[in-house]
Amino acid sequence: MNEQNIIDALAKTNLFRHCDQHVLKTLAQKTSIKNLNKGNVLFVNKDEAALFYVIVSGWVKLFRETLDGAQAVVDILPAEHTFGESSIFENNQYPYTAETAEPSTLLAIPLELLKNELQNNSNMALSMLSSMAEYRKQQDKELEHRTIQNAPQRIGCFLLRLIDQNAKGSITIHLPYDKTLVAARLGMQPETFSRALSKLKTAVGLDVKGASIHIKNIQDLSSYACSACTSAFPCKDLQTEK
Amino acid sequence: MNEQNIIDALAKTNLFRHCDQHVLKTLAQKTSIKNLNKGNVLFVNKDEAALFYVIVSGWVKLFRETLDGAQAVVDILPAEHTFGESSIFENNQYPYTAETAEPSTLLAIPLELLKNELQNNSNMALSMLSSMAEYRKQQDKELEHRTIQNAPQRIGCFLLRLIDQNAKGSITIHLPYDKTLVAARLGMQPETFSRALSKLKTAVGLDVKGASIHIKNIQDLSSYACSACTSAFPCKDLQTEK
DNA sequence: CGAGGGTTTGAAGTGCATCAAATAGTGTGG
DNA sequence: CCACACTATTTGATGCACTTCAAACCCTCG
Repeated sequence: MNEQNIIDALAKTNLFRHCDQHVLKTLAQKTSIKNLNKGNVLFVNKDEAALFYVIVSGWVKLFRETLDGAQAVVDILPAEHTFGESSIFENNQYPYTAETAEPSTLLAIPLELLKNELQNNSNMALSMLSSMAEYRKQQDKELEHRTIQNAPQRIGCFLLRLIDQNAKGSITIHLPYDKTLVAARLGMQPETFSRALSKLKTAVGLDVKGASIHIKNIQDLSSYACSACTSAFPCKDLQTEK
Repeated sequence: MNEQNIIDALAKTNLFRHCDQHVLKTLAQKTSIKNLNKGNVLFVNKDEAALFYVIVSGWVKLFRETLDGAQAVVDILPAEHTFGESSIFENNQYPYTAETAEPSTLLAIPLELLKNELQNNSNMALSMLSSMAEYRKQQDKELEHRTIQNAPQRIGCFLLRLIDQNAKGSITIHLPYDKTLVAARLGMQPETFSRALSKLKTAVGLDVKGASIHIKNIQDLSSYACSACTSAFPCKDLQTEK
């Protein structure tokens, strides 16, 4: 990856979408590139924060743990997302642990640079504001889903969010990471995930072969899953992939 | 309430804490004051947004509903909090319905003013950013709690957040709104709340008389509730009241 | 005093978690 | 290319937590 690649990668994120080239260039010069395997811990909850990250490819799991080992998955982020930048507003402590969930390429950028940019460039603050607002909306929906949707519906909703919004009829998708991890992401046990997926399978017509899932009829799936939601498919603002 | 009262009320919010007096004055001049009873709907989810609100006193419930009437309570906010301002970043649509949960005094302010201020005053953007970051952290914890804590623990955690952080030993508190509403806020049924509260009562020693609850030993309560949480009492960042 | 909402209690059902074990799938070294 | 080791996933059996439906109780307020 050369400097231009980095700049391009930055420009794809919500955070830097509207930034001038020269700002991106400044950032890119201090950026380091990480090619990582699955299961690599980037930082730990409550660590002193010095860097934030941009996901170029792969998936990163954000989570926290209790003393007795229970784990709460905060989110699992795909390419073009950033994480760790919010620690600017959290006394420079990371608010979660971050670990690669799949082999991933990341960019690591000093938080100081972002801080400076926020101070000196009012557009940067607006960008961050809008990117944070969008993220917040998603998390907000997440909480709603935990409240009103049952396990099969949450899985259905998750599948729909993997689909291109314009898709119609039938389509085949691939789970982007382990089923165990999808389960955690949706706040359920692996066993529950497995059973809930078979329930969904018979309810709306799916063919499941390992990580690949063929949806026979998107409409059926969405009317099953979205009936217990306050917004309906295609719920544009909640796409996992942009 | 005169103009100075309004300015003082604005200055207590996270959003405007760091604003100059003259900015607050401009806002105050376009602000209207609402004294409302319980159960008053301020706006409905997906309405076109024109105003945002500041809570001077009382409590406001934010929620969304599905087609079949299921309700997801997003939050219940106390004095000194603002709501509706995020619709700036949501295509000018309110992302939830807002309704007073108790008799309340509110300030209504045109979103346009805030937008302008965001454009012209880079400190405003930073303020909003930091206030949004804090709110996001709280919602994030909320999701964690739904995942790891059971019903009695969630209630315990809720009680602890009503307490002054410096309190030690024993203390009496009053539920700020209906038990039914507390239940909804914590994502459980009223019946579950009632039963979970009695379980908590015997487990950590509470005296419950209607809405007033005497906690015999804060330490016992926090070790009961916070054992299933990734942060421990006093979890400074999660106080309901500031 | 009576009406109506808030709250509690009881009984029964459902969904998810847990524990245990079998099965499938993957990568390794021989 | 196969056997082994290890992990991911599924399946079964059981228990617990929370929900649901129903009814009683309580409290407040007109």
